[in-house]
Amino acid sequence: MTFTNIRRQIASLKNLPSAARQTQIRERFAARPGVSVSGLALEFEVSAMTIRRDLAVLEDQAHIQRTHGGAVLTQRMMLEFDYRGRRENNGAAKKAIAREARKLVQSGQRIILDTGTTTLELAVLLKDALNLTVITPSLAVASELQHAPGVEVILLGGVIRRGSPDLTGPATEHCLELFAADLAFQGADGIGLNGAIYNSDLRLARVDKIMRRVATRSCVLADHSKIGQTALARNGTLADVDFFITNTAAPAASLKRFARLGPKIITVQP
Amino acid sequence: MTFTNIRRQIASLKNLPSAARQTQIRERFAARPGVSVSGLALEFEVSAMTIRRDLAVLEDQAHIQRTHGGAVLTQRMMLEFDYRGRRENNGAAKKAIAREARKLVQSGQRIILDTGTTTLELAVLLKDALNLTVITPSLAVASELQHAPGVEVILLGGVIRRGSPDLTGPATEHCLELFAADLAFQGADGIGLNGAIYNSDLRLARVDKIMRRVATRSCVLADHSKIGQTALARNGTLADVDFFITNTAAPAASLKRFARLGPKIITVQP
DNA sequence: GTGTAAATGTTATAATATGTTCGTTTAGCT
DNA sequence: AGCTAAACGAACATATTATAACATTTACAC
Repeated sequence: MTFTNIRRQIASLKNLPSAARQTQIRERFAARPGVSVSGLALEFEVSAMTIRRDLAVLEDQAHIQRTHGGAVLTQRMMLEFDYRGRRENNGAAKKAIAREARKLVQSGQRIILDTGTTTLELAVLLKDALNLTVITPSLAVASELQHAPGVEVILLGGVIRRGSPDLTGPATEHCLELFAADLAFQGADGIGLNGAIYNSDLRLARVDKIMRRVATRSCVLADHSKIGQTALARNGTLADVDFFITNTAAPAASLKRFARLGPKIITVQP
Repeated sequence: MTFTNIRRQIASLKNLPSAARQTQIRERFAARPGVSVSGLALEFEVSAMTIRRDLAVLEDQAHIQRTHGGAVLTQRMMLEFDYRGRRENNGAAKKAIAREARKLVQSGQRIILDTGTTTLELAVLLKDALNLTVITPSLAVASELQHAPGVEVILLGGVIRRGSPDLTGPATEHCLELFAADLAFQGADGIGLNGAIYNSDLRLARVDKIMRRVATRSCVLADHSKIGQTALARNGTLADVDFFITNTAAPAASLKRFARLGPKIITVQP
C-alpha cells in the first residue's frame, strides 16, 4: 500500500473495525443531537444494514435511542473523570487474579473494593453478582458497577485526588469507620520480601489499614512483579490479611515465606 | 548493513524489530480512533498474525482494547447516569441566579454545594475560584470542578442512587457532620407560599437540613417556577436561611412575605 | 558453523462481521 | 383515513477475522 493510500484511509474513516466505528458514531452526537443511518452509511462507506447493527449495539449499551432513520442521544448525563494514563503491565495476570478473587465473593455479602487496576478487574467480574453491597473509594469501581442490578454501590467520601479517580483523606477514613464488611479486597504497589505491604501514596496506605480493620476478612491482590518492590508507605504486612492472590510467576521461595506469616496463598496461571 | 540501508528500511516500515513496530502502532492511535489488523499488516508488510500478536502485547501494557478487525483506545473512563427525566426549564433564569450566587463566594472559603441543576450552574462559575474548598454530594458538581486548579473538591460518601448522579443516605449524613463550612448553597423542588422549602426526595431533605446546620450561613437558589409548588418532603423554611436568590418573574407579594421571615432576598433579571 | 530461543509465517477451523434480498412497518403527506 | 416512499429487521449467503497448532525463519551467543 502506498503512503498516499494510507493517508486517504485516515482521512476517510474507511475500513475501521466495528468497535472503532461505533465509537466514532458516538462522537457524532457531540456536534449534533441526532444521526441518520443513510448519512453514516455514506460517511463510513458501509451498508445501511451495518450502521443499523452498530446503532443496535449502542442502544444495547444504553448510549443512544433508535429512531426511524437514525438515532438520538438518550437523556443521560455523562461525567468524565479522567485518569492518568499509567501504563498497565501484566494485564493478563491481573485478570486471572481477579477471576480467582471473584470466587471468594458470595451473594448477600458486603465487600470493600480498594482503588487499583486489579480491583477494578474484579469489579468487572462482580457485575452479575446478586444482592451484593460494594463499598469503595474508587470512582472507577463505582462507574463500573453503577448499572449492575444486583449490586448496591456505596461510595466513600473524601478528597478527589487530582488526575486520579479516587477518594482519599481524613474524610474517607472517617467515612470508612461507619461501615462493617465481610471481605476487603486490596491492591498493593509493592510487597516486601518480608511480607510488608506498600502503597505509593501515604493517604491510601492509611485508608487500606482501616479497610482491614472494618472488614472481617481481607484479601490482597498483587501480580508477581510487585513482589520484592517497595514503595513510599507501608500499610501493614501479609500477617494481617487472610488471603493473598498472585500469579504463578511469583518466586516460590517468597510465597513459602509469606505462607508462614498466616495468609492463605492462592496462585493462578496467567 | 549500511546506514543508508537502515534509513531506507525505516522509511518503508519494513523489517522493523517488533518493539519498534509496536511503538509505531501506538502512534497510529494519535491520528485515528482505531486501527485495523489488515491495514497494519499491509503497512508494515508483515502477516496479520504478527499484528495480532503485537496488539495482544499492547493490550497488556497500554490502554488499548482488542476488537474484531483491530483495536481501539480505551483512555477515558466515564460515569454515566440516566438523566433523570425532566428537561430543564428556565435555563436562563438558573444561569442568572447562579451568577448572582457566585458573588457571595470569596476566596479561601469552604462552601457546600447541594445537588441540583442550579447549583451545578454555580459550580461551572466557580471553576476559576482561588483557594476554595467545595463539599458536595453531587457527582456532577465533582466532575465539573475536578480540574479546577484553585478548588479542592470533597465528595460526601453515600449510596449512589440508581440513575441519579448524587449520593444520599445515612452515610452521607454522617459524612456531612464531619465538616464545617462557611456557606451552603441549596436548590429546592418547591417553595411554599408560607416559605416552606420542599424536596422531592426524603433522603435529600434530611441531607439539606444537616447542610444548613454545619454551614455558618446558607443560601437557597430557586427560580420563580418553584414558588407556590410543594413536594414530598419539607426540609425547613426560609426563616432558616440567610439568602434567597430567585429571578424577577417571581411574584412580588410572595417575595415580600419571604423577606419578613428573615432571609435577604435577591432577585435577578433572567 | 551450530545450537537455541525468539519472532514470524502458515494452515485449518471456528467465530464474527457484512452485504443482499424481501416482506413488513413506519413517517409524512394529501 | 389512505397513500407512498423510505426505513426496518429477519434470514440467508458471503467475506473477513480470530485462534490454535505447527512450521519456518531470524537473531545471537558460543
